Formats: sequence, C-alpha cells, structure tokens
Amino acid sequence: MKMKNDKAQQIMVAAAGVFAREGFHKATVEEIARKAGVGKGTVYEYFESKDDLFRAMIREGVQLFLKVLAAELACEDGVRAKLIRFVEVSACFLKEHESQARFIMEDAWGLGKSFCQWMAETRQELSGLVREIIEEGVKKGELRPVDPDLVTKVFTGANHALIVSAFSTGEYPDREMATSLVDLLFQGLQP
Amino acid sequence: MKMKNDKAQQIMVAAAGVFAREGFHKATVEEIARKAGVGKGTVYEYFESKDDLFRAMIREGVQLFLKVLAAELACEDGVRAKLIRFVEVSACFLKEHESQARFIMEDAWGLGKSFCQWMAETRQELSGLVREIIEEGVKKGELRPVDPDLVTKVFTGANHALIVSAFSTGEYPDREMATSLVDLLFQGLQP
Amino acid sequence: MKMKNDKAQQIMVAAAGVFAREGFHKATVEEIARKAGVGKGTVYEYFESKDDLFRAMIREGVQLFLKVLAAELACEDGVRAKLIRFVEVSACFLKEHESQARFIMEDAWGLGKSFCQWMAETRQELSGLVREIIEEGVKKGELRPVDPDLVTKVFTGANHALIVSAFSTGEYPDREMATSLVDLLFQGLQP
Amino acid sequence: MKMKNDKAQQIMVAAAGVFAREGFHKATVEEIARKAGVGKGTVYEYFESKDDLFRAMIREGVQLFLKVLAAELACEDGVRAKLIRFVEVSACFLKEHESQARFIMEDAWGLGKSFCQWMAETRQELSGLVREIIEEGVKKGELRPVDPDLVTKVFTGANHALIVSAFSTGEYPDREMATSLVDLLFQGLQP
DNA sequence: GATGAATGAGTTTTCATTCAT
DNA sequence: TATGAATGAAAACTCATTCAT
Repeated sequence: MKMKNDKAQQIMVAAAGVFAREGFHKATVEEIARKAGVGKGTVYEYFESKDDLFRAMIREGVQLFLKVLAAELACEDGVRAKLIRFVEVSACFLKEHESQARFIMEDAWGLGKSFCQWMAETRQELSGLVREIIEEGVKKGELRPVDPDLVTKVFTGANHALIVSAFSTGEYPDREMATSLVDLLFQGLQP
Repeated sequence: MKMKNDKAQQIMVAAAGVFAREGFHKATVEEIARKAGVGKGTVYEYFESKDDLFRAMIREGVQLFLKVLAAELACEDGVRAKLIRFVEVSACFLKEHESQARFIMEDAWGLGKSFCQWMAETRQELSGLVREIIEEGVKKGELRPVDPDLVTKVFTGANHALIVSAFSTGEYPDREMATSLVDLLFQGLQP
Repeated sequence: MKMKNDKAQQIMVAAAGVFAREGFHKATVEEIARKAGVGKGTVYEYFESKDDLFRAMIREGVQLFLKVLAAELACEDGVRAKLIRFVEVSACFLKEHESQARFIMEDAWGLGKSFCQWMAETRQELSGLVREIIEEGVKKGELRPVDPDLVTKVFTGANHALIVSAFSTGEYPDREMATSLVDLLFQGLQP
Repeated sequence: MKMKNDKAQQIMVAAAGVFAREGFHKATVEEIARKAGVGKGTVYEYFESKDDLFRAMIREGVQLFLKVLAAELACEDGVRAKLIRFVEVSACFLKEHESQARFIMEDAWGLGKSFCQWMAETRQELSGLVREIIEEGVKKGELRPVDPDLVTKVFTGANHALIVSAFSTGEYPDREMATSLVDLLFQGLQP
C-alpha cells in the first residue's frame, strides 16, 4: 500500500540531501532524480515543480518534527520540564535530520518574497507549540502573567540560535545546556 | 571628493533595494544598474561579479550597523542599560535600513554553502559586541558567573526573533519591549 | 541505428559550414543549432562547449581524411606513385569537404595558444603518413639517403601551399600538376 | 621628427606581443595600451579599431621583412644562391621577430573570411619575390622552362613548413639546412 | 593630444520543464 | 506510469569604442 507515497518520499529524501548540500538554486532536478534513482520526468509526476518539491520536502520535515515534539512534550509535566524537553528534542531531532533541519531553522529570503512568507507561516506552527506551553503555564499560575508572545519569541529565538550555532560547530545542546538555558529564562518568569 | 566611492555606494544602495525585493537570484544586474542610473558595465567596473556586489553590500551594511551600535553602547553604563540599548538600537536601525537589514539578520543558505559560511562569520562580529558586554558584566560582578557564550546566543537569538518577526508584522520593538526582554533575562543573570 | 551519432554528426556538419563561413568567433552556437535544425540546448547535450564542438568537428574531418588517404595510398606501389596519389587525393578530398578542410590545412592561432598546439599535434598525424612513405623509400633504396624529416616538411609544405592557394583560386591540383610537383622533388631524391 | 609615427610604432610593438601570446580575440585593447605605456584612448588616436591595429601591425612586419629580404637577395648572384639566402634570411628574420612572424606565416581564418583574404593578398607580395627569382632564372636559362607558379608555391610552401615547424621546436633552419632544401628542389629544376 | 570611466550590444551557457515513446 | 532527449528563455559577463575632461 501507499506505493505512490513511497516514491514521493524517496524523492523528497534525495532532494533534502541535494538541497542542503548545494542550496536551492544550485541544486538541479536532474541530480535529485539521479540520487532518488528515478528519471527526471518522474519527479514531475509527483511534484508540480522544483519549488513545489522544495515546499513539500520542508512541510514533510516540519510535520514530522511537530509530531515528534508534540508527543515528547505530552510526556512531560510542568512548564520547566516541557521547555527543557523542547530544547533537547529540537537538538536531537535536528541533529539526526540535519539536511532537512537547515530549511526549518534558517531563513531563505534568497528564494523570493512569497517563499519567505510561506516559510514564516510554516515556522509559526512551531512557535505555536511553545506559546501553548507558556499560556498554559500562566493560566495554571506556574508563571507570572507575562506576555506569552514575547516569551515565545525569546525562547524560540534562543533555541534557534543554539541550533544554528550547532550547525557550524557540531556541538548540539545536551540536557545540561538545555537546563541552563531554560533556567536562565525561568527565573525571570516565576511568579 | 570621493567620487569613486560615491558611485560604488550608489550601486550598493540600488542593489540593496533590488536584492531585498527580489531575492538574490531573481535580482538581475541589469535592474540594479538601471535603478542605480548607470550602465550594466559600470557595475562590473566597481564589483567583480554579482556575488561580489552582494557581499560588498552586506559588509557595508554590517559595518555601518556595528559602528552605530558601538557608538550608542559606549554612551550607556552597566550591563542592563547596554543590553536594553542594544535591542532598541537594533530595532531602530533595522527599521530604517530594512532592505539591507534582512541580509544581516536572515540566513541565506539558498546561496550556497560557502556563502552561508561567509555570512556566519560576518554575523559573528555582531555577537562579539554582546559577548563583550556579558563578559565585562561577569568580571565586574554585575552578573553571576554564567557561560558568556550561552548568554550571548540566548540574547542575540531572542533579539533576532524579535526583529525578524517585526519584518512581517511591522511592529518593531520599542523601549518598553526592549526593557521587558532584557529584564526577563536579567533576573536569571543576577548574582 | 546509431541515432545518437547521427545527431552529433548533423550538428558537426552544420558547424563546419558556419565556422568556415564566419570564422570561429563570429560563428554563433545559435546559428549552428538553427542550421542543424535543433535547439540551442541540444548542441550542449552532445558537446561540452563551443570549443569542444569545434575540436570534435576537426577531429572528425581529420580522421576521415586520414582514413581515405591511407586506403588510397595502400593501393599504390612505389614512392613516386604514392606521393602523386597523396597530392591528388588531398586535392580531391579537400575540394569536396572544403569547409572542414580549411581547418585541417590552415593554422588558427587566432583561437589561442593551447588550441594551436592541439591543431599542430593533430596535423602531425598527417605528416606521419608522408614520413612513412619517405622512410620506406629510403630503406628500399628507391630514394637516396635523405633526411626524412626535411623531405616530409618540404613535401607537405608544398602540398599545403597548393591546396591553400586553391582555396582562393578554385584551381585544385589535378593529376598532371600532382605529377609535376612530385617529379620536381623526385629528381632531387633519386639515388 | 616623426613623433607621431613613434607612438604608433610603440603601440604596434606592444600589440604584436600581446596578439602573439593571446590570439586576436583574447587580446584586449586595454592590455595592449598598458604594455605600450599609453592610455586606451590613445590607441584609437592612431588606429581606427582593433582590426585596423592588427592589420597595420602585420603590414608593418611584412613590409620590414620584404625590405630586408629584397636587400639581402640583391647581394646574391644566381637562382640557387638567392633561394638559399631566401631560406636563411626568412629563418633569421622570423627568429628575431617571432611574435610578428606568426601572423605573416600562419593563417588566421578564425578572424573571418575578409580578414583571411586580406592576409592572403598580403602574403602574395612575399611569394612575388620568389616568383621573380624563378622567372628570371628561367629567362636566363639557369632553370629549365618550368611553371614559375608551381615552383614558387612549392618553394614557399616548403619554406613555410620549415619555419612553422621551427616555431614549435625552436630549431630554425641554418645555412646547411637551407642548402639541403634548395638543392633538393634545384636538381629538378636544372636544364 | 591624451586619457580612462562609462557604456551596452552581443554571446555562451544553464536547467526547469515538456512530451513522444 | 516512467523516462530522458530536446528545448529555449533568461542572465552573467566581456570588451571595443566613445567622449567629456
């Protein structure tokens, strides 16, 4: 079953690798097809265009990330624990899916305005998860009544900075660093 | 005086606009030249290539930003005041130079790996300013002995998130938001 | 069968005509493609670059020329007969393939040093045929012990001059002239 | 006196070097001007165009060659002596003016048909000198009544081959080789 | 006369996309 | 459905030539 999906998956995986290595514009559909072990025409059977393939690939990655993240966060209790887990899971997931990850974390204005906007919206879904944690924390009285929007931005921004930095250095944040980060923020958030 | 510099400047200003609007690849040298009011060949008199023009333009923007920032920070006393001023000046500057700003704040992996690396290095100079503030604060005992690296990443990451968000919403952080942000972090940093 | 080869052939034939008429630099890939009845991109499917196409075309011509020449010379007996045939076949062949021929006979320093060198090497193969005839003649005692190198140069130089002159005047050497030429040299070569 | 001519000369010398090294198309007017120690605009004060400069440079070289050759040949008596001297002087002159020489000896169809034709005509002047020697030899009875045209072509072709070969190998024909060459032909020319 | 900054026409080359098989 | 040969639009870049100083 889902043979069609399998081939699309195959192509998206190949695409992630090539896009990550070459950047969007230098990547060629031909190479992606070759790495995926299919003909160039086949790529167009499953995706409208190079742009479409790219978007689909990112959406796929984000969706998986969100699913994993949501599942892991559900296991944790309390704002602090959830946030620590957030940092930890982010790092872990992105480490294992580095090529797809770059597209999720990094901006890409180089691809044109509309693309950027779409990316921004896509990234919103992610910060949504954090906002929920914060809002719940405030409601439950675990946090003092801060602006959830500001805190979300601060937290995701900080997390983003850690990950992006790890892309270059290879030092992905571990549980200890995650704890340090969260505690840094947490002190300013307590009632 | 400085006629030569003027023409290069003229071209870089035009380039910033076109690059910001179209993205690197969709932007054409021809349009940049037209907007700058010079011939296509003239662009190549002053810049080796489209890439070179792009890099020069960013470097120009970063340098100006650094200069302004350093000057403003020098007027402030104490870590807290400096950090607040940092957020405020970032927002203010980037608001007024939005087109150049995007390149400073946002990544551009779409342009290829080596390009990204160069951008990363360029952006390092910026975080250097923050690290200095933090390190000095620790040394002077204003802050507890935290890892300056971590704090720098958290702070710049948060600031980055605020600015990038402002690019879409148009709501640039004001002094109040800057204070909120800094105080959020500051509580976790006090001795 | 040999569909692939056919298309490359098709393009090379068109190229020979355009290159001969316009010269290397004035010739455009676009016109070559048009004359070959294919799209511009197709030329690049079969040849790396304009340079590559040019080289391939010449190599093709030289190879054909060498094949024909070798076959014809094999039918003749004795140095004198072979040399006469050489002149005759050269003239005949080059008359029928004038556009390709110019590249084989004439130098082309205008295309850059490395190109020239390659052309020189290519042309060496041709003089090799003559040298063999001379060397064999000396060994068999048909000729007095002359320097085969010198004689080869004299003979090919003379032949070259005849052909090149024919390009302008249209008077390609016939059997009579071939005989005159060879006899002129032959008297100085007899034991 | 002749200041104007001096500057033109200066430019032509520089041009010869650059053209010889780079080929016609790769050579830039800018580099020629630089090597000549003048401004780019100055080149256009003395020559209509790059083409014009090139032609003028060749004509200059040919004219000098013809003058030298004519003078040297006038000192010799008899066909054989004159022809030997011809080879010798050619070699010697071209060795000393190699960069200009290539243009005189080698063809340049790469520059377009009309250019080639002009070059052919220019080279005619040279063979004219040889034809005169042959014709006079025939008239005076030193040679049997051969076709002067054929002999001229053979001789100049052979000489050409020797020189062109020397361009690559660096072994310019000396008096001994000149004698060998002429005697080779001479035996077929005696009454 | 001399200069060199400015120009833009003209070319090669790339690659996403199509479509006949 | 899968393919990959063919296509041509699009863009960077070069350099001969001009002309204001």
